Amino acid sequence: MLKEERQRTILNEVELHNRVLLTDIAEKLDVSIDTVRRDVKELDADNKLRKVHGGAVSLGFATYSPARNNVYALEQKTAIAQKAITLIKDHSVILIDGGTTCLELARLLPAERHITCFTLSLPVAMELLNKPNVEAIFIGGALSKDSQIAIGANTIHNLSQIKVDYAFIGTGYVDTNFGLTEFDWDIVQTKKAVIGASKKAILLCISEKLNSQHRYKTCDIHEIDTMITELAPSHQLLANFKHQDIKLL
Amino acid sequence: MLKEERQRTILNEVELHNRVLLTDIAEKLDVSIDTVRRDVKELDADNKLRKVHGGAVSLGFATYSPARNNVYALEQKTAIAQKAITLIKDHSVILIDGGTTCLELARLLPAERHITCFTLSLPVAMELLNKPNVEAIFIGGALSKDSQIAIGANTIHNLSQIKVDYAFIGTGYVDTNFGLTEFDWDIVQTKKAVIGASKKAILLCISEKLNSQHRYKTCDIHEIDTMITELAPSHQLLANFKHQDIKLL
DNA sequence: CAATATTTTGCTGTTTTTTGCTTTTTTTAA
DNA sequence: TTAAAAAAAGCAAAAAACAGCAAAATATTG
Repeated sequence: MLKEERQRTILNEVELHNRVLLTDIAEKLDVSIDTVRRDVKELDADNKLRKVHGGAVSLGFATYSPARNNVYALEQKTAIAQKAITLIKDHSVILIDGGTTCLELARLLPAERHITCFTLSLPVAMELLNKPNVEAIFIGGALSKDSQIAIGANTIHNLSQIKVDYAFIGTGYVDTNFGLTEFDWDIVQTKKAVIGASKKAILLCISEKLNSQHRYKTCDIHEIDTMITELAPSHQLLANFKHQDIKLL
Repeated sequence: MLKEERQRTILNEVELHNRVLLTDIAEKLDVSIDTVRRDVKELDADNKLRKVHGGAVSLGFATYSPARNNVYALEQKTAIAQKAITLIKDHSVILIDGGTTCLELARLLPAERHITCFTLSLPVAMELLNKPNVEAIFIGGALSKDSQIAIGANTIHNLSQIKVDYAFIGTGYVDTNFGLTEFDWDIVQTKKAVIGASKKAILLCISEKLNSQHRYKTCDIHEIDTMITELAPSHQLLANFKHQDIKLL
């Protein structure tokens, strides 16, 4: 049997069933497992499939890469995510909220970090699937079309059942006097539940949002343990927040 | 024997069987293997076939690339999804499983259809967000990295709380005797719960998977209400299933 | 037609590729 | 943590490819 034939068969099997075991293939094709392993390694190098321990999975299943061309203020959000990552210790249990800043955090999470991570954001969840050492759990519920997160009574109930070490949250608006506010009532209810489900809430927020407010209130500023912006904690713009009972990073 | 005649024979053999061994050709034409090798080398240079170690393969065979939209057997899956859509009525409550065929169903769901749709697949959920008239609800739980769906005890418990009109499910393997089987134990448990959470289970399955099996069993074939393949219900390959207590579409 | 040039073919020895096996290291699961 | 499974590394035998050569077949030319 030609090598090409074998590799074609393997590819076919992988596409068909999404995943295969090397041992199954070896038996089916009547070749040694080493040969199959080498074939799969080649196919992986050619990006025809993805090799995993003990077998192979199809690309459609293993990869998800949304084009993130038009993320507003990506540079700042990346900087914030980098700072946030320093707070995440191995074996901690965290919760990541929705929004582009939190998504950036999920994306930049080091592959070697071992954590348990809850989320109610679909894009964040997709991103977490790429992290080999993250145990990802989705908080189920009705899905909000524009914010791409789970909301509603069921979500809030599910959140009431857990208590994580840290919750990384975003906000639409933040102000020293008015606290965290949002445009949307449902989102506020959900964020309240997120804060309630965590020992400490860490706010990720680009400086442009500082000193702004909207109609529905999520929480007071002192309910936030740490606020992370792209600015140095000593920066002028953060002066107002210095006097609050809140850490800056 | 003329060189041209030989090369014509080689080409024929390759077209017919997609592959050919140099030794076989040499014996068949009663010439030395070097001659065959030189012939094949020439044909390769003329782009009539592709020379590989030990033989040759046809061009169509060699240029196979799964990168064509990354979905295996997309055409068949689209056909299946189209049929499945005819079963979905306005104001019904449905559940969509994971897998590429189910994802295709979600993708092709008409924008004007008003339904409530549960799912435990992240890609399906993402797709449903684009449907203005679909109320999407994600069944939460631990996320499986390979299959991109929620699995585990929490997921199964959440599923036990609902009863939808139709569940559209996929399967790794299906056989008239062994029923629906899977590669993965956790997936089987989840699929069982999905079937339990629906009044009727509708199986979406490309014909290539018919009469195949693996080690863990999801359910018997008669627990499926309707099976949809890309073939006409009268097709030869479905003869076995005709005698089962199952509708074909 | 004959002499010569060119192409084709098979053979030889050498190099490269492929494959299965063994041992060691790494990963995974209990 | 330990035990089992899988991956990696190295090795050797077998198969295939390659390069060069010479004989045979074919074509060319005067």
